Amino acid sequence: MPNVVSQRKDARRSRRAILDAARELFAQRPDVPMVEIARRAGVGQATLYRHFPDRDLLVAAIFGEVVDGFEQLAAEHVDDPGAFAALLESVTDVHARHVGMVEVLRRSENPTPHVEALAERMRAVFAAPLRRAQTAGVVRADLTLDDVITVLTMINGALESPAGIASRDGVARRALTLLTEGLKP
Amino acid sequence: MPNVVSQRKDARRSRRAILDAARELFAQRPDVPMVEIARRAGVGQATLYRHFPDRDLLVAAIFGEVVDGFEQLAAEHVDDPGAFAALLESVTDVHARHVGMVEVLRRSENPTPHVEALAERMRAVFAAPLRRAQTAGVVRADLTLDDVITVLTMINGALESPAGIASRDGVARRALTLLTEGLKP
Amino acid sequence: MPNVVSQRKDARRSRRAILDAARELFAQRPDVPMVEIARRAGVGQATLYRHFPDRDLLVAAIFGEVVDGFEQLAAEHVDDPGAFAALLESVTDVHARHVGMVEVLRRSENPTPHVEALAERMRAVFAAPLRRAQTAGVVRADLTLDDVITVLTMINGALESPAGIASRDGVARRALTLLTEGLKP
Amino acid sequence: MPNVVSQRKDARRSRRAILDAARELFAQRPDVPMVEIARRAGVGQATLYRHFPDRDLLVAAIFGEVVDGFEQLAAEHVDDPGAFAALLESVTDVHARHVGMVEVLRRSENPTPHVEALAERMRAVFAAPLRRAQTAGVVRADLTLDDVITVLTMINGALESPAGIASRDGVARRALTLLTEGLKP
DNA sequence: AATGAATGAGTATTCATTCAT
DNA sequence: CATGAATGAATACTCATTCAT
Repeated sequence: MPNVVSQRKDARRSRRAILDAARELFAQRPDVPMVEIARRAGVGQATLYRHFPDRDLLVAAIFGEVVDGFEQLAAEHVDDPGAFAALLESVTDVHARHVGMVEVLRRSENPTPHVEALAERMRAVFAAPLRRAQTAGVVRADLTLDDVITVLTMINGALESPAGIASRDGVARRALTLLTEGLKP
Repeated sequence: MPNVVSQRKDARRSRRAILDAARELFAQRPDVPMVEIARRAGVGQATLYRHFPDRDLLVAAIFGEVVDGFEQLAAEHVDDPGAFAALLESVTDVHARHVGMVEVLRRSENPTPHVEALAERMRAVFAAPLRRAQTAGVVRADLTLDDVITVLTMINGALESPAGIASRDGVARRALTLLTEGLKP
Repeated sequence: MPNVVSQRKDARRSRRAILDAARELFAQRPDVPMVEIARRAGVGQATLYRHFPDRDLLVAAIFGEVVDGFEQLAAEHVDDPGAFAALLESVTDVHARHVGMVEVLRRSENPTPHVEALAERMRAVFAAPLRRAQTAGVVRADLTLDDVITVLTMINGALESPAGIASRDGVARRALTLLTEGLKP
Repeated sequence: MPNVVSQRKDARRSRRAILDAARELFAQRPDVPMVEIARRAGVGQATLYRHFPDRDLLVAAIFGEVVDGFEQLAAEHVDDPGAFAALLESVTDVHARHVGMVEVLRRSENPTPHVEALAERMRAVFAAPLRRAQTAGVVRADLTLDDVITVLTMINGALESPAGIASRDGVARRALTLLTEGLKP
């Protein structure tokens, strides 16, 4: 089981190829066979299993990278009252681009540990921006971090709506608008 | 394949038992094997398949019954400006009680035809109440029927959030509140 | 999971075919793939798994039948002072005919429960004959039932000796002779 | 492939570490993966394969060392009428300490060539002691060298009996006692 | 000469669906 | 007309062995 930072070039290349292949395939179908991921990544099955001993670990790694991105974005907007809104938009865009990825999490054998860890990281990402936005008075004062997680799942839910009604991206934007402004006039 | 209105009493009883068994099992695990549904319903596999020639039709039938309920509720509130809100609350409650049922839809082999038909019926359910609520000025004027479907998926998404953060029911209520009032102060 | 006494003719036929096929194949190679057993039995893989939900249960069933035979033999020789020797010879013959079958037991994932249950049944088979033989003075007085089990494993060990040195049957007979002459008081 | 007598110190150390690691692991589980042996020995897989190009050769080497020990013991007891009994006891003890090692032999892909070579060496080991013991009248006159091999496999068989009935060591001793008293003329 | 990453063939097991009883 | 037995295709995962570094 190679470390996250593997010494050898070829191992790093394999790891990257696997993560990319998996992300692309998961976006289309949450239950892609492992062998197909390996094929797409151009590696053997055993190589895939060497890097990610079971399916859940692969899924966790992919989502870990996504959360990495949000953490970076949050770090770049420290003390910006608009950071909260920016993060929300970013999450919406990322979800829209990787429709159904969250479904992958749900299908993992024993999802809760990974999911909770990721939710925890997301809470950490939103904590300061939320406080800042509330201080600036641009977000309702009673919004909790748990609410934020709920909001994220709602946006994701919107994206899992039946296809064809409208473009994914439009739906996502509209969902965010409705959420932000509310259903009342 | 017996009709929805079957002549024989035992056939009707089988159909009912199957639907109930499936609903209960689906609520716990979206991918229950057909044979387990049959066992729980107390019928043989072939009987199950006689009533519902494939898995998707069984799923569709279950959701059909749910939509039946909403149609009935809508019929009872004709011309009531509060019908829209009442429906929304009812949907939220039903989803909260059958967490994960929508997941079942997503997993069906070829979901879109059924899903679209159901979405169409739901649009029909909400059409008049939405218009009435907008006339009364209790719902934003630019809300479309497609938006309503999106709203429903958002509420459902909220319910598929990781367990343990709060009770399902609380989450659902909170999600509806946030949606109705908006994130802004 | 059909009962040992299945109602349906075809199920009984399948069960028998599977047991026979497995016994023959195990005798040659202890790690025959399940699919090969199914092929030889002329049934599908799932049928095999319906009858014997995992490999160990299949193995246990085969050995159960073997022990059935010994129980029957013991029942036929009640009160015969020669029953003990007869049983020993029978065991030797059966082992010689199914060389390597015991190896199959050892390879099962979690062998001890089954093995101990079978050993217990074998102890029960030998209990009365041993006492009777000791009373008649044809077997050393200090031989315990545990010793008998040990003796059986020794005979089996002799049969697992490298092939080619002598005919299986000769080896088995010789092993029993060496042992028997030592068993006399 | 380095010779048994390798020039380089580290190569000899690797070879020794591999043999020791393999012996210990085989004693617990006959089908240990090669990579685990390498890990335990503290060498890379390729190093293991450099020393022992395939699994069978590794197994053969381990047993070769065991037989080395017996040859040495035999050499130390030349012309001793008790050498035969001493060897038998030694074999019993060694087997008891390395329970299941013989199983490893049986599992090798193509066991017979190696096994026969080892059996041949064991026959050589026992040849003189057996003759000497027969001359001294402490062993039955009709016992052949093939019988001795059979006896060894019987003792080993006794040790592969289900655990828990009695301590391994006790079983081994008891088995030898039962056998020995039958071996006297 | 040593390392450990990559390979791909092999196996147990599950499930939707069909068919004999 | 109900039953439940049979089917076979599909998938996750392991391991001995080879090869790039």
